[in-house]
Amino acid sequence: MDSRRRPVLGHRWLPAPKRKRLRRRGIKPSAHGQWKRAPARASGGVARGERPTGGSPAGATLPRFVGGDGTAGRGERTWRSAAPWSRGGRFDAGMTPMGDGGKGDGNLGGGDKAGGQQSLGKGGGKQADGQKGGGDGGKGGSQLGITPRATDYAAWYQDLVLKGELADYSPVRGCMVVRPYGWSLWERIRDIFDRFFKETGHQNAQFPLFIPMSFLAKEASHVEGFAKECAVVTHYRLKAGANGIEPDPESKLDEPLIVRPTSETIIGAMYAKWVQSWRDLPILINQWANVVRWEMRTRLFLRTTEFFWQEGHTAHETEQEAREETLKMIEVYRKVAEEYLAMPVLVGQKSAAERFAGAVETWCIEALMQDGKALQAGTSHFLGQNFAKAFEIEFAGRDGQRQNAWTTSWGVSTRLIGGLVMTHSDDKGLVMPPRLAPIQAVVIPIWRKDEEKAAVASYVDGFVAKLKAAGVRVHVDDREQFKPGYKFNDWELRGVPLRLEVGPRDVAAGKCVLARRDGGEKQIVDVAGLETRLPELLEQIQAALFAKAKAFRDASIHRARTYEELVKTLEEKGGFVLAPWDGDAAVEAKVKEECKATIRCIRAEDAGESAPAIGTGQPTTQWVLFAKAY
RNA sequence: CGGGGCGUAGCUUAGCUUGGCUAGAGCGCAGCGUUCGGGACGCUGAGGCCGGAGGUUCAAAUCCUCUCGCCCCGACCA
Repeated sequence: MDSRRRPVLGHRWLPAPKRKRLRRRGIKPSAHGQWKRAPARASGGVARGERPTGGSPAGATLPRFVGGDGTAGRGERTWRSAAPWSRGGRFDAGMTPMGDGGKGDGNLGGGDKAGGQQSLGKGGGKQADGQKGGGDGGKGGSQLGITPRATDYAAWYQDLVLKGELADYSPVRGCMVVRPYGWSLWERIRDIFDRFFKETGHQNAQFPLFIPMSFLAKEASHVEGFAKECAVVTHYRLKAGANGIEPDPESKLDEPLIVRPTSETIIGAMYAKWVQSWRDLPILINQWANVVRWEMRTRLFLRTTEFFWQEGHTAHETEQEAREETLKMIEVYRKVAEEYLAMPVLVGQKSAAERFAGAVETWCIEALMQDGKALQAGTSHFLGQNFAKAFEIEFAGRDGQRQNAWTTSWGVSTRLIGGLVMTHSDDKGLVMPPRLAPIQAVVIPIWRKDEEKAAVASYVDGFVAKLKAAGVRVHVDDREQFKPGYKFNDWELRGVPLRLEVGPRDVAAGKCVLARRDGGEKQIVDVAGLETRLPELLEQIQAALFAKAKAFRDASIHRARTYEELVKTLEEKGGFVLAPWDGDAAVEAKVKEECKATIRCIRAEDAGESAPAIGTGQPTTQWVLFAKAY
């Protein structure tokens, strides 16, 4: 096929590995470019690769058919349960090149940033590689292939998500694949919220993925907000065309559909149909769904083109009721964020500029990441009658008058997972708060001999059953291809809160080694009573994580009295900066332009002391929180 | 969309400036053996024709043109 381009060197048709293999067996290309066996040299000279050792003798003749039965021998798994998440490729590279490369010149992250998706590993190694073959034997310290936070926070985050197997990039630009471990985390978050939603009277339902394009236009500011990032469906059929397959022009839709970026419009249209009387209200519906917003720049979990979320949509008879709903749900968000994700948040309102497109008021929970940037972790909108008017959600009131309903909407997304990662994790990997951790405790059995293995196994079985009965999510890592040390690091990377190391010595003593992921301290404890001890310890860890994050957050709230001070503080210290602001949008815009910081949240409790507002100098009692944000 | 950078094995990459020996390596993967309390080791093996298409040339991973994709920086956002 290729031959026209390589008419001469016939042997080059073979793939390189194949050539290499043949070469090893002493077969070389002849002058005519054909492969043939080299004449055995001297006396029965054994060509390389034909070594008559164990395994397969005649290497050249029956190459790689061995092992056909190789699987049989290892079928005998005894107390086995597959890891709850099949992990495909182990985490790979990264750990390698850094190991020796970094040593050569003691550099650290001197590497170019360019790598992006695989930025790590590029770091050291490279330039000094003249000595390739040599290597330096030594294991490059404790490099786990995770970029340290101090070196490059964004790369660190990416390493954790990828190597912790929470998510992976997909072939679709900007869209991620949430892997089983990441999804199990989301399922836990989802279930917790879902329970609270139901407790507050909401029901789940499901609305279409597609929305008629015209719907979007019905609410003026809503279009403005979303028009720029909508995926549009224009055809419903493909056909073979000049350049392969293409949309069939005959199948063009009369009215294009958009893929929902959010569902206010289509839900509004349905509510209009369902609401006739005040007796039909309130309508309290939530949907768990995926939405699409065509983002320019994406980051795993934090901003992807498609993301997974929950959107609650309610319609009420009165303004007050709708306002109460808005606040009730932001409180649910606060509660779950703080009590389950152990992620402290500030609760407040958005400025007009930051408000949801179409909302009258937007309330938010705002978290702070370890790098000093804020993260909007959830929003609840009081939509007034904007959508009710646009979609004619009308009803006959108690007084017989026809009127518009008052609506709200509120949502949290898989972005919370990004927040979770950036709130607690460290240079060794993820750190999961126990209430959320898919696995709360992992057991690492240790043995040398088969008798030990059996003894350890039954010992472990004994207490693991009790732990499970006590409601602890425990997993036994009995993989035989990895040594204990490897497993320690592996589970630390995954953020499992507790690790139990159990070896022959422990079996004899009725003990085990208990290690905490946060802090990392180890202690030897009695196995008896673990089922009461672990749940307590898990709660302590939960509390400790929250306390630590909160202390950091609180220490990261600064004050500024003037515009200059605000800018300086944002640049030098990061975090939240509280400053007097009188509502002037121009000043807000100026801050945004100058230092990429926005008003994250306006809290009633920050109001107080009267001061000249930044920018305008007008006296104001309103103090607002600025920050750079994700 | 504007500005930069990068595409060589599953991953990280060497080679490209100055075309030519068989495209090297580390990790990972498979088999066997020894190991197993903080990422073990040995041996053997599998796996690339260099993002794609043209062109120049006796000869292209390497030079030229086009193209596709990805990453970074900016404008937008949960």
